[in-house]
Amino acid sequence: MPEGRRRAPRGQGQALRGEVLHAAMALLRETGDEASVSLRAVAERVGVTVPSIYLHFADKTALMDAVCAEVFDALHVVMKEASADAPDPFEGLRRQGVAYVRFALANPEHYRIVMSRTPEGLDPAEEVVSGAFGYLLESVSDCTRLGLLEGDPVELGLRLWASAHGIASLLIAKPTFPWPPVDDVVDRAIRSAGIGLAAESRLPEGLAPEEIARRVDLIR
Amino acid sequence: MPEGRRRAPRGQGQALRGEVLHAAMALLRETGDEASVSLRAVAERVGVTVPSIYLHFADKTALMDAVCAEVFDALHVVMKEASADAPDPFEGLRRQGVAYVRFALANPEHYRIVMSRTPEGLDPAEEVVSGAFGYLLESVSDCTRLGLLEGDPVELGLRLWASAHGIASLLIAKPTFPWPPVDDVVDRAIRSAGIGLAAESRLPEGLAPEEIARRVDLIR
DNA sequence: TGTACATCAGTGAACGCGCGTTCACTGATGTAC
DNA sequence: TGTACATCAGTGAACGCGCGTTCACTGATGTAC
Repeated sequence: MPEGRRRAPRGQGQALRGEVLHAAMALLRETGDEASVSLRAVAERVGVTVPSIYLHFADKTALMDAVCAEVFDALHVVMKEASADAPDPFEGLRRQGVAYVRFALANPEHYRIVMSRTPEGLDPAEEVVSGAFGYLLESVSDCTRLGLLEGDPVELGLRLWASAHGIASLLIAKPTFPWPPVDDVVDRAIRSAGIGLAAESRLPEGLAPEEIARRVDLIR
Repeated sequence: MPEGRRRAPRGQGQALRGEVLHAAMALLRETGDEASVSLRAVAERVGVTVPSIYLHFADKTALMDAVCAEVFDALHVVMKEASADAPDPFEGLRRQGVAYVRFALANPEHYRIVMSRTPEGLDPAEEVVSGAFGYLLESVSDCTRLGLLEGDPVELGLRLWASAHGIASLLIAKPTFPWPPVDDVVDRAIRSAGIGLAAESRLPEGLAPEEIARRVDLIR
């Protein structure tokens, strides 16, 4: 059935693994629908028969888990690159947030499945520390160390994550809504989330007006 | 096959419609998985054969659309009740946000399908004005009228919606994360979103320190 | 009052489909002698 | 240098399953005469 495809030479069987993985991701991107990613569709796209997939993935779940891992890695990289040159960690957080949302909008179905499945065997505490969220947490910790934010970094981080996730997933789910230009929406939403956290941290009750004014300038 | 069920008397065929609808919703609640809601499962739960469902719904999509409409209505009611006694519209918004997130957490799969499908035939502009989001918009407009918030109500409303959605859907999707107590998380996230918007509205550049202090007191 | 009939809520059996998974196999290629 | 053999990437056919949907039907009940 498969045509035009050369069988891999001896030690190179692993090459197919990558092709299968990327075919699954391409299908997600093109169809925008997890249901369209069947083993048959993946095999056809690679130019191989269905059982070949089982040479590299135990079952369909294993394949989708691998897709998720790939997506998480890509997200991590994007966030790192976005904030690498930030002048301070607060600005770094903002850039990470914007990068996060842009990534989600550019890869909506990848993002959706990553958020909707709980991959087996990855213990949640580990998930917190590792990858993209772990990276975000570092920046949050830097902010608390510098007094730019106040509170438990994990808590602050989860709230920032929720803000970015909220705007990303709403934009994806309701694209027909009367949104202003997407870049503006994203930028303002992330900025507003940061201001919310910072305002809470910096504007406790009973502050002298001059001190409030000083801190407000810091927020802006 | 179905047993113990009385056939409806002459004019009462419509009763089955409601039973089918609520069986579908109960299955969503109990299984927490849209895929478990097959026409067979629904029919079995009602105590009726599968083709009976077609007496009241054109096809499966029509049934799921009806489920979504039901969920939207329930959400609308919950938000209305939550904010009915609010002392001012800003506090009303906060209460609506908390009610929204609680509703989502109490009905996670219902919430998920409502957010993930775009029901046919409902034009987006109409969706904006009607139901739960329309109700939220009224409160936002009240806030802008009173000078509590500044900006386009639809834009402000969408951002508040994104905040509530973000925290709700992240709590649902990642329940194994090291969240603080849920009520606190929800309360703080909503409050922080409100503060973010209010701070942006109220703290433009170049304000006198005393005026800043006055407005900060308003936010808190 | 009795009976033929129309109505209509619901049935039962069957359909074709795409799915994940399995299993015995093929055949090219590198290796040992 | 030539040949038998082991390896292993990939094949082909088949499996059982649950799904949405269809269609001819049944049989209780209200109505017309």
